[in-house]
Amino acid sequence: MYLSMSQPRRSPCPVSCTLDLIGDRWTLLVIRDMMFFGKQRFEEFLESPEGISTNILANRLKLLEELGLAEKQPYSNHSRRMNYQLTEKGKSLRSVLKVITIWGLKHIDDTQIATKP
Amino acid sequence: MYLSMSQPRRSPCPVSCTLDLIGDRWTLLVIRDMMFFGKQRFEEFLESPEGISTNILANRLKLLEELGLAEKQPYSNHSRRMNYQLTEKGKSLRSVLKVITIWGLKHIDDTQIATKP
DNA sequence: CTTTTAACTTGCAAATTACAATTCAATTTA
DNA sequence: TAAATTGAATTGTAATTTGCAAGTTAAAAG
Repeated sequence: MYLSMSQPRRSPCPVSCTLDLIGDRWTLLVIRDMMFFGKQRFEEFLESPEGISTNILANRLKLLEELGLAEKQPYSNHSRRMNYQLTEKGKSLRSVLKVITIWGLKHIDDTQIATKP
Repeated sequence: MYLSMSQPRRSPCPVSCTLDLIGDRWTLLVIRDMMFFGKQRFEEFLESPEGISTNILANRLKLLEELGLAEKQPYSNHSRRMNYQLTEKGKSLRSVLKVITIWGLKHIDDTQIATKP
């Protein structure tokens, strides 16, 4: 996948470099779920209405870790259950998500911010 | 391609809907070239350092038209030469590009805004 | 009238995605 | 404590998308 640090960047442009990290259909949705809905577990991300599949979710969570945007910790000792949380760097994407949200609400019909279930 | 109005949206979320339109590696770069570098012609977009290929560029320009974000006009009468320009809706993405630029400059090493050649 | 240019289009291999099924250890239930 | 369930994946595979090279077509230039 291109969303990786091992790939050479396409150019030094901050836009293209940012798109190399989060320019796809799913990554920002996982970050949205963590940032706005407080989701932390694999199963919680799967519940989002967009219907991400398990292999894509596992891949994106791993990439977010590699990029230093999120980190996972075991829920408890010796547990296979994991908690995923945004790092400070991940949280810094709030401004990006906010602008995208505002743009979508204004320019795409019938969009709305989900209410927590 | 998912970046199309004919596909059903994944959810009413403004983030997911916006990503359905511009959530890929190339679309925002074409918009960047029009918005910040005043590029208008097919050949000009090809010159950008990221190296978009002709089929992807043709596809993205068509999609931008279909989405009402850009429009093309013949350079002169009966000319095959085309000028692509952002619509008002396309120009409204300036805020999104700006935030992404700022985020990239701050959080990704050795990024810089290109100087016009 | 021949060559060059601009904007595509086509073909095809490689990479990525979507979807379903399976795994496997830990936890919960009976 | 044996059986069932849960959480977090992994695997398989078909469909879609990408990347690259080559070809096309009409207008413009020489």
